[in-house]
Amino acid sequence: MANDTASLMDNIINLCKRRGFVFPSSEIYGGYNGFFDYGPLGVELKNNIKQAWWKDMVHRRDDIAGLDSTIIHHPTTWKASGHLENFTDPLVDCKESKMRYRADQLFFAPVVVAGETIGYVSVLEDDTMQEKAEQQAHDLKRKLAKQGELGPVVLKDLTEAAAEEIPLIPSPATGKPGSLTPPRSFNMMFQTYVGALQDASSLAYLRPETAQGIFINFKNVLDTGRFKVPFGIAQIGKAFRNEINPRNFIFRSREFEQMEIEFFISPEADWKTLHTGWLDYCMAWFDSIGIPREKLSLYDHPKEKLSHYSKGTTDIMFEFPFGVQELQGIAARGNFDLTQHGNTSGKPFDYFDEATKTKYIPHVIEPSVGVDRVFLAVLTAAYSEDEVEGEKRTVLRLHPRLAPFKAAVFPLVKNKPELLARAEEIYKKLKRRWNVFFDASGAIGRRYRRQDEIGTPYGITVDFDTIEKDGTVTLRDRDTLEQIRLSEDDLIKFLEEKIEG
RNA sequence: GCGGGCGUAGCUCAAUUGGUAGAGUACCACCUUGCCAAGGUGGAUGUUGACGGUUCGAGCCCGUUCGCCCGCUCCA
Repeated sequence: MANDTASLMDNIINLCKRRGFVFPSSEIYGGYNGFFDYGPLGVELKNNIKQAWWKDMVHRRDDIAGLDSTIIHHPTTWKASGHLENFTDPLVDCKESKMRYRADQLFFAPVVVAGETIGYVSVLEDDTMQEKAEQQAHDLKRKLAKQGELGPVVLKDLTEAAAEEIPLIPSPATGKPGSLTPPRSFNMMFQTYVGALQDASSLAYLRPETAQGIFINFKNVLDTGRFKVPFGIAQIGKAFRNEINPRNFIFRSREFEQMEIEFFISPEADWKTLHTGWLDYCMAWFDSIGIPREKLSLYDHPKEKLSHYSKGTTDIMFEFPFGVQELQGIAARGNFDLTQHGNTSGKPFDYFDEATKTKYIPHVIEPSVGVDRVFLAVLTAAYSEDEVEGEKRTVLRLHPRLAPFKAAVFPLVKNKPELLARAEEIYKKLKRRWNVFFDASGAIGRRYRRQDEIGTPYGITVDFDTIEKDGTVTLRDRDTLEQIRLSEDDLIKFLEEKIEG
């Protein structure tokens, strides 16, 4: 049984590979770190997740419209959004302790005594770093037995250090200078060139989030759709981040897919209540596709760690096999993005509110979720092993809405032409509406088990009663193993209710 | 990017001091099979992750590289 977390994750990765859900990308060339391909069953599951989301977020609501923007936007988009400046992490390594620091969180100062620089001190960013640095400066002065007045300790972060200063700055880990590397920049946006010339003027970026495509189309959607605030724009699409260290299978990859909504509200609106409303709505949605509430939790980002644009962010966390991690972020973004794009483009995004006769730039609530993370969460929640008549059984308890195959049709045995013909007939009929599977080879029990492992919720078996007596078939439930007999009409009604209801 | 571990058939793993790869399972075909991985017969499958070196000879030793896992770091 998969009782320890490592083997549960291994089992899921293994099943994904073996049954064609997820492959390492470019596997014949040795794989490519941070990229994954979705196989025949994976693409079905992934599409079903996206379709369920689209249906519940867009089609079943009156106040949300869809959008599909390009992956490459005008490069100025990223200047306005702040990503060009803020989506870069300058990092510094200590070669001795092997510790890694963010250069903008590691501060240093020269220690000046009587006008002469006698050495350097370094501290990690926190509330008391100035005091700590001054204490270190005093200690250094005493240690070197220098006479004279200690100059003011002026802290700067490592990104401002001159090249010749780096070897003199002590590592916070060892307290000794000489082991820090110069800050190296890890820009997380993938770059490319648009057009024939590869120079600075043609530099462009693959989007690191789908959100900006929504913001830059705000006015287009507003002008054509007769929408009134509050309303939202939803988008599903690929996003790219050059992660330093992709980890945990498809959880953090370099090419991934997002489902994002920007829900525009009045600046006067009670954003906290709306924010909470979205949290509840999204939690309920997860529950409806088979991600149980007991595996979900909330995490409020501490105020001081919020991104430049955010008034408040709450993550919906999921208990993955490798730990509790973010599944969805729900941010109150204020009107930072619309304001920025308005100012930068010179086309202000003022909205005239007929109800209050006021003009304003709307604020947003942004529920943003990764398709691949939902995919992994769904698999984690669905994966189970049990025992049937003494034999171990692997079963994916996927919600019928998400299951790659909705049902599998079997003739009880395959050497009776009448059984085979009738089963094929039912299969073809069902296939017009749903993705169903047909299998005639091997013992019936084995065929059930094969479908259990890929999450097919129903097995439909054509037996001798079907062709000789009343025309009913048996319908076998994946989770309970129970069988009922249904006429063909009742079968269709049953599937309709379970899959679409 | 650093440290540690690992890489052999689709999967799980063997292969003696270095002597040019094998099992189980899965898969395909046929036979058998009246409801939960039954049985029989036959079949296909590998540049041992890649490249280079040492050697008469490398899955095994050495180097490089790619990938995976764990820890650190990162994750607006």
